[in-house]
Amino acid sequence: MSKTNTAAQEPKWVQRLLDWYDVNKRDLPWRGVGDPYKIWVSEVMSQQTRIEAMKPYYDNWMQLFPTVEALAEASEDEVVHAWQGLGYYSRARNLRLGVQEVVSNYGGVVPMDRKSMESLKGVGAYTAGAVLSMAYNLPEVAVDGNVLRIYARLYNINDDILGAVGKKKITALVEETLPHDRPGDFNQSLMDFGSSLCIPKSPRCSDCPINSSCEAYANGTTADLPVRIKKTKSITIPLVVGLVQLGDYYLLHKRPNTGLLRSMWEFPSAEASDFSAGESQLKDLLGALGFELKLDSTMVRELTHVFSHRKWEMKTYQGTLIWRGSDAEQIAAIQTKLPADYMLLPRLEFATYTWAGPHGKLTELCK
DNA sequence: AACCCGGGGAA
DNA sequence: TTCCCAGGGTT
Repeated sequence: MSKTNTAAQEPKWVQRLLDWYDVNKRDLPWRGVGDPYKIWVSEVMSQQTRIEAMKPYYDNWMQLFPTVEALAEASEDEVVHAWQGLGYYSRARNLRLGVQEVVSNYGGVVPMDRKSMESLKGVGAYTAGAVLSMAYNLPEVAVDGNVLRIYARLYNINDDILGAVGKKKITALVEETLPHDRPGDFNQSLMDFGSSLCIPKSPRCSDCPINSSCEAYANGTTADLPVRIKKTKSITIPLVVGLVQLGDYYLLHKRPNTGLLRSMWEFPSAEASDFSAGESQLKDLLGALGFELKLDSTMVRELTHVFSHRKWEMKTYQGTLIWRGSDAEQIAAIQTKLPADYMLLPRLEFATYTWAGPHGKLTELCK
C-alpha cells in the first residue's frame, strides 16, 4: 500500500498533469470499462511493447478469450498462437496460468490486493499496481519505464533507473506524489504523458504542461536523463536453413520446450555460415531421421533477425527428401517413425501452427 | 545483480 | 545501426 499524502503536500504538477490527461488522454479499448481482466490483458500485452503494436492483438484476444473463464479453458497452444508475432511468449503462457489461478482460487474474481495480485503468474509489481489502480481505483503505484524516465527528469535523479537504487528511490517518490482521489487516472496520465511529450529522446519540453516543475528542465539536463546502463552486446549466429520437401510435405522441427522461441516450429537448420558446411550438417541431422537429402545450392532467401541478445544470420536453401524405408511407405507411416519434435506438413496447413519468429517469414517461399 | 526472453518503430 | 518500449522469471 502506498503512503498517504495530504493535499498540502501534493506537488503542483500532479493536478496539472491530471488536467492535461483529462483533455489529451488516448481512447483505448480497455479504458473506462472497469473490467480488471481486460486491463490485465492490456497491461501484459503492453510490456516492452508499444501500444500501436499490441492493439490488433488485444482486439483479437478479446474475441477469442473474452472472459477469465474462456482463457482459463484455452490450451497453451491456442494462447501462444494468438500471441504469435508479439514476442516474449512467456507473457502469454503466464497470463493463462495466472488467470487459471484466479478461476480456481479466487472464484474468477481478480484479487483486490497487491499481495494476492503479485502472487499470480506473470504479475509483478508494475502490473499489480496498474490493474489495482485502474480497475479498482486503489491507491497503488505502477512504476514502469515511463514513470522512471519522467520522475528521473522531474526530480533530477542521476541514479541508473535500471538498477535497484534508482528504481527504489523513484518508487518512493511516486508513492509520495500519488493522488489518492484519482490513482488510476494518475498512473495512466503518466503513460500518455511519457509516450507523447516526455519521450526518451528529444522530449518536447516546450509543449510540456509541467515544465515549470521539472528540475531537469530548469537545469538543462533533460537530454542526459534518465541514466541507463548499457546493455551487453548481442552475439551473431550464422544459420543455414533448409526448406526440404517429401512430395508436397515439408519437414518441420519443433524447438525444445526451454530457451529461445520454445516449443515453436521451424524449418530444419544448422549453425553454419556457408552452404557446404550447412549442407553437411543437415545431411547428418536428417540422415539420422531416415532421410536422404538433396539440397539445392541456390540460396532462396538471406535474412537477418535480431533478438535482444542474439542475432541470426540465416541463409535459406530448398531441398528434397528421399525416405530410406521401403518404397511403399506412405506419409502417415513415415510420420509415425519420426521423433515427436519432427513432422511432415503440407503448406496449406502452415497457418495452423506457431512459427519460431523469422521462420514464419520463410513460409511464403513454400508452395 | 545478471541474464534471459521478441519484435518493431523511430531516429 | 542503436535505442527502447505499459516487465517478469530464473539463477
